[in-house]
Amino acid sequence: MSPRFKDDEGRQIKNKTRERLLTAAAEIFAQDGYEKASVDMITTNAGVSTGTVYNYFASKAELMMALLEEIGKAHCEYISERVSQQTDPIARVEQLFTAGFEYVQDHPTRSRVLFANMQGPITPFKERLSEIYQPLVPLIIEEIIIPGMEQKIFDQVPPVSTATMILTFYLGIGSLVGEDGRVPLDMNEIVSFVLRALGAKLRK
Amino acid sequence: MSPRFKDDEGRQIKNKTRERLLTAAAEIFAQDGYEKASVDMITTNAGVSTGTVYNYFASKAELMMALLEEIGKAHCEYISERVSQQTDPIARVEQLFTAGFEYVQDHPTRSRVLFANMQGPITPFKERLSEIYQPLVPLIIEEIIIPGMEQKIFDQVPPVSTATMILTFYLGIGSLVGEDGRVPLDMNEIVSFVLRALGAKLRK
Amino acid sequence: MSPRFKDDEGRQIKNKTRERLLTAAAEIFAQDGYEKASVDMITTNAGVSTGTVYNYFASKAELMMALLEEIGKAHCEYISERVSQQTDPIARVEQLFTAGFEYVQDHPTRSRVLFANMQGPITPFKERLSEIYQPLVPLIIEEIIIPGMEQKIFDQVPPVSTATMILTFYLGIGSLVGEDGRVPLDMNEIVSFVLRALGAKLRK
Amino acid sequence: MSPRFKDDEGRQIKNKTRERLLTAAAEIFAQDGYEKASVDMITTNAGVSTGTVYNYFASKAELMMALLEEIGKAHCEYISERVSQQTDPIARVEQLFTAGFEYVQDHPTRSRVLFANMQGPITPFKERLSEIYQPLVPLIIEEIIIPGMEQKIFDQVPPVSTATMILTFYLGIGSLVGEDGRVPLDMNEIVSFVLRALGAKLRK
DNA sequence: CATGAATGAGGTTTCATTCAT
DNA sequence: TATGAATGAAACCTCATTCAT
Repeated sequence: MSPRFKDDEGRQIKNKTRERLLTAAAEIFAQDGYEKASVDMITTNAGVSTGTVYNYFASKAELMMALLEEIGKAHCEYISERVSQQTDPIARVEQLFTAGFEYVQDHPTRSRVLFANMQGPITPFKERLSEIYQPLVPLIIEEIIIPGMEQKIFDQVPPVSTATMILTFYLGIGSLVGEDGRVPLDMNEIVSFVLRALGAKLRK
Repeated sequence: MSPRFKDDEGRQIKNKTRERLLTAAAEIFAQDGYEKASVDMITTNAGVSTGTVYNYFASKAELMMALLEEIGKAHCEYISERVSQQTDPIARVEQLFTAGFEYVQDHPTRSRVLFANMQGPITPFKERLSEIYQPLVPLIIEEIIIPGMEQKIFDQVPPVSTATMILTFYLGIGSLVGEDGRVPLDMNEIVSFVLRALGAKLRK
Repeated sequence: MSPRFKDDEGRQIKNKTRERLLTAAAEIFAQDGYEKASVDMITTNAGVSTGTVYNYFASKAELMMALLEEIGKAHCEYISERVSQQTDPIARVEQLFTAGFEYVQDHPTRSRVLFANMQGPITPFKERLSEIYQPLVPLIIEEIIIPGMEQKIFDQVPPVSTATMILTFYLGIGSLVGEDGRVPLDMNEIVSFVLRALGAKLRK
Repeated sequence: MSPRFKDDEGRQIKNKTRERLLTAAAEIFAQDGYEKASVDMITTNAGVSTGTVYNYFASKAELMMALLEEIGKAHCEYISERVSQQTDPIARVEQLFTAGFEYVQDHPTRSRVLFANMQGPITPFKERLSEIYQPLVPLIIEEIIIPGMEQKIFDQVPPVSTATMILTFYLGIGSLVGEDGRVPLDMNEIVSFVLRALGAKLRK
């Protein structure tokens, strides 16, 4: 929760204040939403004074934007990495979901901010998140759908729209997480649902 | 609050103001979201003066609540009706999606309000919508999943969680609709995706 | 509390609505004060509709003015009458207070309106009440102080200022009455205090 | 809220804004009463902008409360001090009134706020003032009535209720002060009235 | 006379942002 | 960089008053 990048000697690499602001902002935005959250609540939560935030971010909106960027990218990277570690398309589908929700459970606060703004009413946030999550579509296509179809594990499905639907499904499930980061559905059933939708021939 | 007189064709001729307020509110909320939308924007849009809204709704929040209630219930009823008109489980799945998105295309503004608040940051709205859409879960279970499994059309799947996932998927897709009410995915592919997820043996 | 003047055959003499408005207004003004009380609260309390009040009173302020006039005059008349029934100056002092507070106990609501506005922040009300209560000063002078001094029952005191002080004291005590109309002081002690202030030679 | 730095002469040099707000508020409240006075009138009068008042007081009501507290306490302290400087019970009665009204004449604006709210329609203000003035009752009892009775200067009177009546009389007189701070009664006559009410054996 | 929906000015309060220290 | 008092526009909501029915 506090700065996690350290240099060789263990010193925290600068911008401690910026990190604290982002963390504090995540908490407040998660609790109250963008509009209801006030800059003062965030600065108080971060233990700095009102004006400080403007030394790091041009405005409240830019603060949120930076936060979404940070969270979204970390989320995507985490997923990509874990998916790519697998070679089997089916195992990759499993990783897509387990890794995704592991991240959510490890960062419940930040995830709430993410999912609330993904479909929320503020267009710039929505659009930015859309852009950030866009790389997952080719990932799903190239590392899951295409290999799966080539290996005859999956049915022949339209790759782009299927990938989009899987991502949509994934994000839809994400919106169901509670304040504790828990998903109210069994992970096996979620994965099975998607695998069936891909026409997977299960060998188990 | 006041008696509703009906004219010859049974249309309501009183409470015109209330209806205009709801319609105007839908437009403004769709455009700007709940927080950014101001009561004055709504009343101006409705062609009435500031105070009028408070003759019909206790507060801005209650106005939104009434709007969500109206839209959500109409949406659910429309879907239920259309699904129940079919007898074949597969046809019912088709209806679930085509009816759902027909409604969205016919009422793009109201639908945007719906989907933006379904996962948005304002808990009371979210919770109310959750309640309103809850009846769709038993509908999917009893009219689609159970009959489909009994008729050996679908695989054996866990009914409750599968229904929840279908609904989640459905609402996730709903969030993708643009301002024009268009869904950026082919309806056939959406239906196929879900049917596969149900393990449907297609006879075509 | 309802119209108390009846004609020979017992029919209520007109202006029933006006009376109900005044009574309702007294209750609301007593509870909430002039500014916080709303015209709608009063009309609802009176069982009439919003606009009706303007058929009887030019404005909210005029309604209050009429109410203060009615109450103030009734109060003064009641006191004058009872004081004049006595002949002994000491008995008259007793009557001044007992009659005064009898009235208060019989009309606690109206009295609260009276006393709250007597020293309140709204100048027109204050001034009108001042005028209404002014006749009590000559009453006290001519029926109590002068005869008492002539009969050597009281000391020689400056009549006008003493009368003013007695009235001031009386009204000050009035402000102490609670919602139930009760005065938190013993009536005998109040009267004794004033009689001593007049230098009364008690013969009892 | 923030530390109060004092300059060489001990005057507070911080919190100038808070003081200006209180002074401005006193003027506006004195003129228009609590309800009719607007926060904007007060801030304009204080030469600050609208929002500033909320940096110092939680609400308009709290601003008034703070003002009443400040004035009431100063008033009571001023009186107590002056009364205690005397030793003779009769001189103390004189001081009670002369000191009291000296304060009123020196702070006519603030006093008007005080007296208008002491019997006004707003219960929290009334109750707070009641509490603030309560210490004067034991003062009157212990420093005036009891010693006076012990020294046979006064008649035997019930101490508590007599003190209450003197205070009531005092505050009633206070309500008579005009905008200029003048009392429309001769101070000697007021004091004589009260001394007689105490059965004082005047030695003059 | 009675009704009550509509009006719209005006009130209190919030809060993102600035800037002198 | 950090501070936090000050700013002032804008928000929601109230309510005395009007007027067509």
